[in-house]
Amino acid sequence: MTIKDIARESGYGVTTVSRVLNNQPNVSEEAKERILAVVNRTGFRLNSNAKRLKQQSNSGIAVVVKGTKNMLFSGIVERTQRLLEGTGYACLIHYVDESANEVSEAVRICAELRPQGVMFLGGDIENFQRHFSEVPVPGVLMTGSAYKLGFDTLSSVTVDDSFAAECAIEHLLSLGHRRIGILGGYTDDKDNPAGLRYRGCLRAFERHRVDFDEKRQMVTCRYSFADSGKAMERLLDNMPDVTAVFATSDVMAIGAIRAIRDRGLRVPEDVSVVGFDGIELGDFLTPRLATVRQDGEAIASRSVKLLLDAIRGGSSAVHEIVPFRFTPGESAARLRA
Amino acid sequence: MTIKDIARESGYGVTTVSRVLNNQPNVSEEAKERILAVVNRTGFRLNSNAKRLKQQSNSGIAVVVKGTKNMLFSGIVERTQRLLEGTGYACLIHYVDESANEVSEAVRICAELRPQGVMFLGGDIENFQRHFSEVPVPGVLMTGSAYKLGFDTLSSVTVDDSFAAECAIEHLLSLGHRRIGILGGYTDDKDNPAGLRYRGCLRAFERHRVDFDEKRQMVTCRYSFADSGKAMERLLDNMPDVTAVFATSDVMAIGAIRAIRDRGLRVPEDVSVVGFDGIELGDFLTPRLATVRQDGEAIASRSVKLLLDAIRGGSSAVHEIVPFRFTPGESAARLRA
DNA sequence: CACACTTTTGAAAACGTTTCCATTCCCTAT
DNA sequence: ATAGGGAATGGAAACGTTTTCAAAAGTGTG
Repeated sequence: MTIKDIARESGYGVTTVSRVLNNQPNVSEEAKERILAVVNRTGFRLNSNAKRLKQQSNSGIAVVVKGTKNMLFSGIVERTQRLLEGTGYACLIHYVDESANEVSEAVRICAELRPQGVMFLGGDIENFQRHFSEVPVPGVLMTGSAYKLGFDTLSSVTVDDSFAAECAIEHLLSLGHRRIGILGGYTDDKDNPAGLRYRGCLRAFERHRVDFDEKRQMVTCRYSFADSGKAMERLLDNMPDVTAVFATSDVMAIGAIRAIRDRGLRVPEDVSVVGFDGIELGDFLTPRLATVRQDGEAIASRSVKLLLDAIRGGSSAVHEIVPFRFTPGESAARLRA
Repeated sequence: MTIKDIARESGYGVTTVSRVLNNQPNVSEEAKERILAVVNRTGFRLNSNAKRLKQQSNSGIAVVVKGTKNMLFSGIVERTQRLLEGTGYACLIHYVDESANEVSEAVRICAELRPQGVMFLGGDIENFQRHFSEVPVPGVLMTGSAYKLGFDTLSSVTVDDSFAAECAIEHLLSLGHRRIGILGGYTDDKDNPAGLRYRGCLRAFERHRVDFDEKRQMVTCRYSFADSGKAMERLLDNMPDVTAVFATSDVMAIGAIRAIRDRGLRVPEDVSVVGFDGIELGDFLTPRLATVRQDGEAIASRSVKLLLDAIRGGSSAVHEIVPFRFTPGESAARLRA
């Protein structure tokens, strides 16, 4: 069942059928009607491979996601997919390993699928530095700034990670905490969210003239319950007098709370915990998680908008900051004398 | 940059180049070497659209997932993707709305993408009954049994939902609970996991001659923290003397625990809670969640195996049961006098 | 050296679209 | 009446592969 069959059945030529099926102008009402009748009757659908071959592109947008377990990301992926549904672009989701180089993967995906654009969820600035120039289509980095990279086809949408982290620390300081531990991502590259958040923390400490010993008070870990639990144990070993912890993601915060309790300490009575991300789950935990809420919906919708603009208009890269909101929660309480 | 360019550059014909690129026999070592040299130098990749057009198929497997927030599913999706990586089949992930008809979606996807097979995650038996005959390729239903449907191209892999639920209830009964509430999915179709689990519960009650009033003790809800919280509130209204709750998924259990605590009750001292699924998160909560642990990894690997067998061998449908393991946890405790 | 057989090779025909271009038709303004 | 112009239509050439088929080049064997 091909377009030729439809042409024959309807008494028109393939060109006209193609036009009808693609909503192109210069087709009479009658032709449209008769052709659509046949199409509906037979349930015919264009062969997308032939279509793409001819059009030299997969009219889709690749979404490269680092890790499947990130609950903030699941929401963003879902929202992105929903937003793309109306546009005629297909949403091609690719999960890559957390340790993988997502940009190289994107290069591979582009070579294979020829999407119109690429969205990155959870990217590492350094990988972009090295490989993004090989990505032949516009891209958007979500939850991370590509401002300093200066590629004119790579936009980005993110919260102000540094300031958001600063607010989280400010909150703990305002509650009287002075011995604060940090559970963070790898900060080798200072312009990654992890690095930015860490710098925000340092700024808050400096402003309030609170001593902070990186070696003792900062532990890095991966984005996982188990790994952050282990990291928290190290942190407790390093500073047994810790009274508050800032975990740079909610998932880490949850792992940390588990580890704190396994030491026989209470949250928040003995140790306060603040997370980052604002996943829905946080409000269902006991204690409810104090966290920095990112608006995943806004991140998704702005990113999609930026990418579509870039695809259609060929406009240059835009770097957007979306608002965050610090949400106090039961997990962070005033320091007790 | 096409295969013709490679042919010209290497001094061979397109046929030979095609053979080399597809690892086909009857190519001299020299040809292979010289052609690969050019390919590597230029970074050439076959145009997959042309390839698929010619081969009349997208050598990929569509994975249709109901809902993005299901943490058990995320693990299965990840595992499935990983397993597919080695096989040469692409993993085409499609999230559909929880209220959508996933089988109709699959029909649409097949028409458009022509995958070699379809995997369903979180399917509804009734949807299959009505539309699966239109799916032109083999399928596997994951976490649900298609045994009774009798399609010979639809396999399935699942735990024994009914028995697993029975075990969960048995556990609560053995702890002395008699006034047990159930938080479940919609059970209109009795052969869906939700229905099967419910029937398992009823069997346990009957065996132990424990009264059970469906109207009062059973509340249905969607797979979400918030909705299950609301459902739990209704359940508490219906039976203020409830001492234990079986939530037919961990996510529901988490929502339920929140609602119970918001009433000023404690878990497990006042109300015990048992979940279902065994998501990693459960062990990081306080109290640790008692749950029925499904082996997502096994479900993924068996499903992939079955589907690939069906694609390659054209073998008939297989319905597999994978083991589950009831995991006692702090959230379910002995009834206190 | 001729013969059959196997391996290696390439020309050309698909695959199902889109799109360029040419054609036909009908209307309007001269 | 006739030229000019727009709208509707279709023929045929792409798009970049795979695959069929036939030919050429080796490789033993009698």
